[in-house]
Amino acid sequence: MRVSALFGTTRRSAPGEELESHQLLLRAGFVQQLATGIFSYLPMGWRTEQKLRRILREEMNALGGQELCMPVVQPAELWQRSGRWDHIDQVLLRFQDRRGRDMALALSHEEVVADLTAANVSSYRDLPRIVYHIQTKFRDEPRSRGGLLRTREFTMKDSYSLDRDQAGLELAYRAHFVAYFRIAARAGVPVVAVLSDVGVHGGNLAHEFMYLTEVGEDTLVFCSSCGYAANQEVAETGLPEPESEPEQELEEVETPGASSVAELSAYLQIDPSRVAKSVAFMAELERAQPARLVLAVVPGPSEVNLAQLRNAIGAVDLRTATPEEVGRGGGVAGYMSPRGLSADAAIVVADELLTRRRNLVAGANRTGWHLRNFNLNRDCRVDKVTRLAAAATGDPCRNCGSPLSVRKGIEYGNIFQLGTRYSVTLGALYHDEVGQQQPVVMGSYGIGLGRLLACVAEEHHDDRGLTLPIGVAPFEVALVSVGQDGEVTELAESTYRELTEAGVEVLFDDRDASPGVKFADADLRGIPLRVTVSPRSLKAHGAELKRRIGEPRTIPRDTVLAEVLEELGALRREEREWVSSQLDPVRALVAQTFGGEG
RNA sequence: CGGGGCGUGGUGCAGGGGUAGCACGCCACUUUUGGGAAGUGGAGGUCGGCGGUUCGAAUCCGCCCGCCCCGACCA
Repeated sequence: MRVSALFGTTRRSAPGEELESHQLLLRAGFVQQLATGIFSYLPMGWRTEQKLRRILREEMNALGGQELCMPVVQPAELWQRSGRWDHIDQVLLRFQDRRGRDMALALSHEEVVADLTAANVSSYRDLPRIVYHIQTKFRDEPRSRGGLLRTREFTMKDSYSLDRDQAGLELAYRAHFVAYFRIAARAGVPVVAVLSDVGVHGGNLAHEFMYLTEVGEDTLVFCSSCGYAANQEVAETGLPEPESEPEQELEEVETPGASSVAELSAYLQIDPSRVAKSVAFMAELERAQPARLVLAVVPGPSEVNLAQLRNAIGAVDLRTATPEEVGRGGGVAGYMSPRGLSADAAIVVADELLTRRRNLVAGANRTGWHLRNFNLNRDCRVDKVTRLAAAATGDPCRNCGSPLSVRKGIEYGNIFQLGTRYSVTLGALYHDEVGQQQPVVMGSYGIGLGRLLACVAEEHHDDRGLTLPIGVAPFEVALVSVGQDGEVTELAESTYRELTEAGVEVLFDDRDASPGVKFADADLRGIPLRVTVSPRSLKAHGAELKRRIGEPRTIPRDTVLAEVLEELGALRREEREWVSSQLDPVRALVAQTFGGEG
């Protein structure tokens, strides 16, 4: 490809408020935004995307996946049968066709897979199978952000395993678990696996694969001692032994102006962890039903784990309550507690940790007053006890008690043991050996391509631009000619021909532009190897070879092809070594996670 | 959905009641050619939309639309 013929320009600047790695993708002409959360891929970005797709196909085929393609536009009926038409609120984009028929844009493809399975699988002899496609999804996110990190339209590699039973599902799940490490590593992105929320799918097990970075929007909890790793949404911490001190008499104490945990603990000169903090939410327990007041009671310093709270009460929708709503339920914002609240007024969910503590401080539901010697089991009504406090740095690990650490990450992929939910509702059944009809056991596994590209850019850039791995860079070699000297042009042209004929992917900057411009563009685009032909290099009887990250050296003109091929080989070799270094620990991890041989 | 910010040539931005500006990019010519060259000349904008105030609106007011950031949310 000649730069003089390329569609898509580089830019000197991008909007300043965007994420830095995303600014580079914009400036390098990889992607361009059309609307909120909706992007075009320009030829540069599309080439990289194609390379990511190739990696995905190779790895999915390697575990026995069969590629197919399912539609993005789908009839509502399918979604009504699975129940998701009603259970998913605004994220599912709905519209009508010309006949007024309800339609939806696919936000994933479980329904269609189950529908296809119903029609194409009838016997245990037809199982197991793994199918996948790389296809557009649309999720009308309330808020896109971070460039490609969270978009509304995106491409996903989603695969689906079809098995006779749970044991088969576990094999497919394990295969994907390994493949997802391989795929990320081949794309040049280091990832970790964390336990994740199974959500309303109600499956048995789910993992997310995370690229650790401060700009990530997921919060993750790790134990460096035993290896426990979980999304904060599902992270559990160790519980202390119940306190044994006798329960003392409940008393009201005046605490003027102390409406926050910090103020309260300072005023009473107690540790914040001695406070039973009540946080008020409004929860819709069923779609389109009036929201109910929910009190989440957690230790003073803790945040409420919203996913746990949602799961605990089966909420369809959950939001923080306004002071008025708290008041209507009989509470007093800032001085709130479950004390004295009727079952009609509020649903009370308490952190299990607090049931093991004695003589805490809680709100008195009276402005300016709190309660001392508050004992959760004795002094109020509790509807549900669960682990509600979000795991925080230093909390004890549930497995080994060591202090946990908390980090941020980007979810690049997830894997899900679905079970039989979709096969039952959509009739994906098979006959077993004795002629009994059984529901197919399903798993689903997703990787977002745009997000993967964002992770690649985030991991591989410097102050001059992208520094892409050779496995995903849009071109392998940037060929730069300096000046318009006849001999320079001649050597550059012949080098371009020679490399291209040898199958090397070359981006030849043949423009009549100054060297600085050409170097800057090659750097910005992140092309891993650069060949420069210039009057200066000709004086040394050849061309200059330089890695994107590395020092230049001169090579004789009649060895350019050989030198380039060797350097490309070296780059590939180094990347393979890096990939295997990433995969080394995975075998042990698999054994630890699933048991048996890795 | 709440809070904040922004919308002005292709890109990034300034201007903030008197008729549109800078840098980069683009076109032409000349001189240049190892880290975003220089000169000369040029093209390019109904200032997001609609309505209002005013002698006069990019500028003030109202409504709407779009985009970004924080939060809620994120099957």
